Amino acid sequence: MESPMSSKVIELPSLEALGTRLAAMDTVDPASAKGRLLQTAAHLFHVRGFDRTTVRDLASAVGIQSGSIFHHFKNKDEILEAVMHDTIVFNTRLVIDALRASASLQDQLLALIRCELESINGVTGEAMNVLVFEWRNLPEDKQSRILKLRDIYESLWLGVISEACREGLLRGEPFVIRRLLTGALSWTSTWYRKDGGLSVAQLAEQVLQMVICQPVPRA
Amino acid sequence: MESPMSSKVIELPSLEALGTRLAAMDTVDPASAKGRLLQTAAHLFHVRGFDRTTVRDLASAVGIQSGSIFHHFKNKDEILEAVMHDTIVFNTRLVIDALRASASLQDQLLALIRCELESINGVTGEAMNVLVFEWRNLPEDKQSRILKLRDIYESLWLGVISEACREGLLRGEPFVIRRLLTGALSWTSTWYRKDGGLSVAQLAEQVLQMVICQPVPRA
DNA sequence: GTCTATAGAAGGATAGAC
DNA sequence: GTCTATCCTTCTATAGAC
Repeated sequence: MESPMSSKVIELPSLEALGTRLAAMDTVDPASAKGRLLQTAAHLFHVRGFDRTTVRDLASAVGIQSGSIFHHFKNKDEILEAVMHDTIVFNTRLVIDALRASASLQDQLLALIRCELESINGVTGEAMNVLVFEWRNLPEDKQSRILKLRDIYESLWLGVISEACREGLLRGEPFVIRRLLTGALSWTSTWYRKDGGLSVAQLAEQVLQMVICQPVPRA
Repeated sequence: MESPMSSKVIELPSLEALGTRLAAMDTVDPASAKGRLLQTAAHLFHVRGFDRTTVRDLASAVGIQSGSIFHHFKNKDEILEAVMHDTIVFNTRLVIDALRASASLQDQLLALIRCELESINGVTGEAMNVLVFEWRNLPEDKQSRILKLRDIYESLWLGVISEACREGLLRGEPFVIRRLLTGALSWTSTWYRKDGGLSVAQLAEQVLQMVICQPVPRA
């Protein structure tokens, strides 16, 4: 039951260094023609799925002809890659900022949960869902590029969870806890609605309360 | 934060009546030509996705020609529907049996978690993953038929969770708890491996321990 | 940066023989 | 229950004009 990794101490990476690294990555300007194309693509890939969205669908949704798409992207796969890349960079930046602003370990944990819920159910929700649920449609060589970014994001989660386990705030194997949470949080896109009487912050609190051992009462 | 439904008492349906109802539903004989077709379809739909699996792929995987598929199914969608239908019926039967064999409320909760993990990671794993992750590829009229079966399955979960909330074993809104668990458990198919040193029963215990309030020590 | 026109490939489904 | 042959549609991607 005990993973061989559980004895190794996992450290939270330097937030300053990561912040600098993420700031240096470039993403498509959302106001440009290419940027509007990406937002529309994220929307269509989310509601219909990547396979069932044709370049004709995408073109007509932004008001151009299908051939014009290929001025911006070499092929359809590249559109998917760009959606995923820009989304993960954007949300990793948010997480780094939120962790920097958190005073305690429990606050960091809550910040991670809240950020992930926000990324999945907020303005980047459609793109995040594409990242999670259309993963297998990305060709392998393009997967590896995105995986490097995902590793950075995951290292933040694992750093905080591991420390929380050492402090007795969480119980169990950090990798297992993270994966259970990944599933629970990403699945919220299928049922959670912001106008349903439960705010993202409240939902985040409920998730935190469900998993921590000795909940510290909050103001 | 409080849902208007939380005041209504949700009861666990009669297991005897449901058992009889489920026994009456007919499913395809796995040993028949059609049954082998369904198993192969579940496999291919799982690894490649429904859209990227062609009827030619499926035909050659079972060793027949593509035209022969349409002797068994009117169209490709019907294959997907049959995979989903038979899987949910099969697993609902297992859950009913497991609940009947559980002595305490905590045992029932553990049984539900273990059954769902088993259905997702055991012999019906590929078909269950198709049910969860290829849902949107099922045409709407066919969705409603499967949804009726899913409602039965979900009523078992909600009955037990609601009672557990009343007893103080779980904390929070039953619908929210169920949905968080749905995500956490279905996501295990992306990372859990039976040969990784953690059995399904152990994983189920870890999930239970993570969510219950006053864990009762177990033999 | 967008248009028109179209090449070229692949997929779902049918018909009738065996 | 499976085969062969094939129709028809849909889709990605290219080429070259504006």
